[in-house]
Amino acid sequence: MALPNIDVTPIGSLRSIEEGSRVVVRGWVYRKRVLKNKVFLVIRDSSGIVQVVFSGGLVEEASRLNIESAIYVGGTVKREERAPGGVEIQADGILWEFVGEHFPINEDAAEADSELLLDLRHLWVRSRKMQAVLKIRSTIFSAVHEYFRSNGFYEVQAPTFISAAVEGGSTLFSLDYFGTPAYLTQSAQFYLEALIYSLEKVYTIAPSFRAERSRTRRHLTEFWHAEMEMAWAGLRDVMKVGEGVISRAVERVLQDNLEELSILGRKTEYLERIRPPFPMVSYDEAIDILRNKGVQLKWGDDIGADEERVLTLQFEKPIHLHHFPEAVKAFYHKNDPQRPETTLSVDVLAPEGYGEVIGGGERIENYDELVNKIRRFGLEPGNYGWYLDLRRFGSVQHAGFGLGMDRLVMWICGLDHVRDALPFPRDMRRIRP
RNA sequence: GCCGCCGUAGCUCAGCUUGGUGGAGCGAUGGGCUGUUAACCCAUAGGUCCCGGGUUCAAGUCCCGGCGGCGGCGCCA
Repeated sequence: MALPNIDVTPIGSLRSIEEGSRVVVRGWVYRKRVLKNKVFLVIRDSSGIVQVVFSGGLVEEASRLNIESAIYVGGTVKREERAPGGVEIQADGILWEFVGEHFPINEDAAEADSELLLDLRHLWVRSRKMQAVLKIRSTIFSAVHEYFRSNGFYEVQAPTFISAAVEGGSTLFSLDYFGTPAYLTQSAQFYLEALIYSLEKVYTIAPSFRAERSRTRRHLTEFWHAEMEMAWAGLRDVMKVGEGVISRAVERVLQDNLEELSILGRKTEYLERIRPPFPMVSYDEAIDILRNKGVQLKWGDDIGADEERVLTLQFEKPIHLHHFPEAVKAFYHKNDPQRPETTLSVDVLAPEGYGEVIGGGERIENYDELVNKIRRFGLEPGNYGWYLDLRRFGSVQHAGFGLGMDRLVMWICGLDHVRDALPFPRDMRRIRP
């Protein structure tokens, strides 16, 4: 049946509409309460929810509408203390309807954070919780683009099919590319390094793929990666852009999504203090802090998830953890000339135990230094042909980072698991829906 | 790769320690209810207790094996 050709009022704007006005709203049945002579349907659209009261001759038709049925309904706006949100609609007619089958997700399942919600993700995205996360995610993506573009970065695109690894080779998804082996990209970094010699400051937001058999709340096999690279730049510049982009995202969410944060139960005071500058903590200092907290660590050990948690709980803001030892960072990180056993590297760790959201630093711009380090890491320089080539033609000091967009959303929303930060997560054991 | 945990109604789970005729809430169906807020009240239907083997007079419960799932670590964003 064709949709009614009529103006509709977004539910979210009803609060500002004069009492007594006649409106038509459309949406899906979110709650249903049937009494003898009245039916209360709470209708949901993308902008909010409103209670619609059906009485008299409309009771029978309204009571046939199951949860998640779709409806156009006309009625009169009324201020009503007893209604959720303080406004309701006294229905005078159902203009259009689609009576759905019984919706398979009930309150029990929704409370439980169950596997069912992942199996039925195509339906669960309708929930108020997912709706709130997706709105905040949209704000965050917008803010990240906005930050880069307003700071002189060009947006670029790198290929998804690639022929070689950025780092090792074990975490690549392989595929058959017309008879030759190929892989899905795990980072656009090398391509961005090439592009800085054209555009100087570049960024991209794109999926990266990691075939890691990870079973943690922070890992996906397909994740949205915001990466940037800058010519003529060093470690301090990476930190500045990192804290800038994160702060902008938080600021925009606080500006645009207070209602969504409240739906998620996310307290804003954790977010309100997120402003530059972020504390800088060197690897050496981190080891000291952790030892004072009773964590047994020796210099050179990597700082794992448990250590990150202890460390970040000491701070209210994200921290720049910098100068990691050579062995715990990938080969392309530049060693600090002042202290060659360390690298000009930085991770940004989100507070409240959330941990790493950014990894980056200064890259090696010298050809021989890069070849030597590739060999020192037991890798084959021949596999890095065009990447090494970049060091032969006007090579300059440069630096960049990768930001896990899904992790950023997870932290800002206060979620328990990164897979709830995007609509259709991919992990080791899940490729549908 | 390593370490834990779980599998019982459509869904979420209790029952297992100490073996003795399968339970609750939600959902569904039917009925009731003068304004509900995850409405409420009454009733009804709904089961291969993951699979296979073993112990036992008797196994959802104990033992062995298998399958499936979950969480954490490592790895990273």
